[in-house]
Amino acid sequence: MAARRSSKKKSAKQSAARKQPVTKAARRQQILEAARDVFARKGYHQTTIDDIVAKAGVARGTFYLYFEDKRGVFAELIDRFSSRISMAITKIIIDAPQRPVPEQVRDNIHAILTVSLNERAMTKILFTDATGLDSAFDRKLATFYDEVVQLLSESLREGQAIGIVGDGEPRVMAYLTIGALKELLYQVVTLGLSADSADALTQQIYDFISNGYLREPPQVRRGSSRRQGR
Amino acid sequence: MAARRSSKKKSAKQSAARKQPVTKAARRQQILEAARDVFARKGYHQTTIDDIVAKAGVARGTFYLYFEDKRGVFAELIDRFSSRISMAITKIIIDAPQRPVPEQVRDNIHAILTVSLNERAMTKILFTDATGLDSAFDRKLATFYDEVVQLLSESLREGQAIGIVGDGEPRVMAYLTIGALKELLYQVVTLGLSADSADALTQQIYDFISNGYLREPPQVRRGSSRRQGR
DNA sequence: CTCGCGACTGACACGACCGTCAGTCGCACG
DNA sequence: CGTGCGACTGACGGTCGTGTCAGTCGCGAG
Repeated sequence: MAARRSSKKKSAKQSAARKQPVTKAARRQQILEAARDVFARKGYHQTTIDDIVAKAGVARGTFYLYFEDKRGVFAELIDRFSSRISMAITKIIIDAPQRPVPEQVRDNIHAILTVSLNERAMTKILFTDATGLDSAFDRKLATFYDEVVQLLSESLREGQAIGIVGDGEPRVMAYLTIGALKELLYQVVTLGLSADSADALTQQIYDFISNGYLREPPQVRRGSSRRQGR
Repeated sequence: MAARRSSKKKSAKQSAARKQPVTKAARRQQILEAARDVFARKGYHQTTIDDIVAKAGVARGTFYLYFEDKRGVFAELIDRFSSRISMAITKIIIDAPQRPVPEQVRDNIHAILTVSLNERAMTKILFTDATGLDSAFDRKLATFYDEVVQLLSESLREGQAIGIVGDGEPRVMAYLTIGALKELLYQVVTLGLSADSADALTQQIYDFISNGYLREPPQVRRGSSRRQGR
């Protein structure tokens, strides 16, 4: 299927574009996309090289022309995706010139949500299969993850210093926040919500980290535990 | 599977303790524990039956006397653990006779944390390997997970009705909450925090879902966005 | 003592998947 | 033309883990 047969137009001299049927980059991309789709459907471990090449419509040997092995494609997929996520995040500037912090926070949430919704397959793969493959790979992933945690922790610490972030261990808060976000992303992608629910979800996530949701019961006097606001 | 071979009560005399070396139940337990430890160390997919039997100190064939296959042990481990978690959760009673809701919430958080800290290996396994094995297994796990989500969603909805839970889609709030908790459990177990940090962590999680952490900047007039409390 | 039985063993046959490599194909260049 | 080259192919040998099953062992009953 999808056999890229036949000759295309060959540009006389251009060596770069001489091979028309598909350039190396295009073939690579083709395999990458096939792999992504199969991974998303069957999961990493259920997937064999044969599955991938069948989906891509190339021969087994061709796969090995472009990638080391199954781990190789997988790693590249995760790399690309995680860098798209990284790209979507912008560091919070405390002394806001024009942009109030809440808006920056909301923008970040919205951006991440958007990337995930545009790359549902990858989002699912990242949360379902990316962990527990190989200790080397795990470590690499943990590094990326730690960077995000680190970044958020720093921001929280700074926020605490100027009083716009409540008390608590920043690192713990970072875990809680990221965990909440991860879970929501996964569910949204899995349940197949439409991409335009991003705005409403952004608001809801923002409200959550902003105010939580548990309220003191109205009739009970609120003196019992003195922890509150600040 | 689950060969409920005769034996059982039938013994005229004292058959139960006749086989001294190990009873059937004990051997089963022995294999389960070996499997748990190996899974936690190498991950489910890296683990072979040989690894498990080596750790348990029995022969390959013996394993198959007690379990269907690797999936079988794994499923049983997850079953036991998830039911311990379920057991730890108690439904929130709104019209508190004596126990205020916040206390019930805290108790639940604390109980779950305690189970996880007492079963680090299982906690790690659950979050690292339990997903993406097999579509049948995935569905079973999703069912358990959905029950928890369902329970929490209901409680949140009830809470909203009497004004102790803020606005928002209960299901989304449930995902955010559970995600936050999951992530923290995983990190706590992985990083190897001591079990006596449970109290402090409980408080921090409670504060998070209770108040969030983002505060309006002090100097800025708080009227800019009218969403607030409610 | 010997028989029977249940628990246990581990060598073996099997199948799945992997990575390779000798060979095909089409094209541009001399 | 024919030659060289780069892209591609797919059959093949090799590895690894699985599940089985014929056989051993210990012990209590007859």
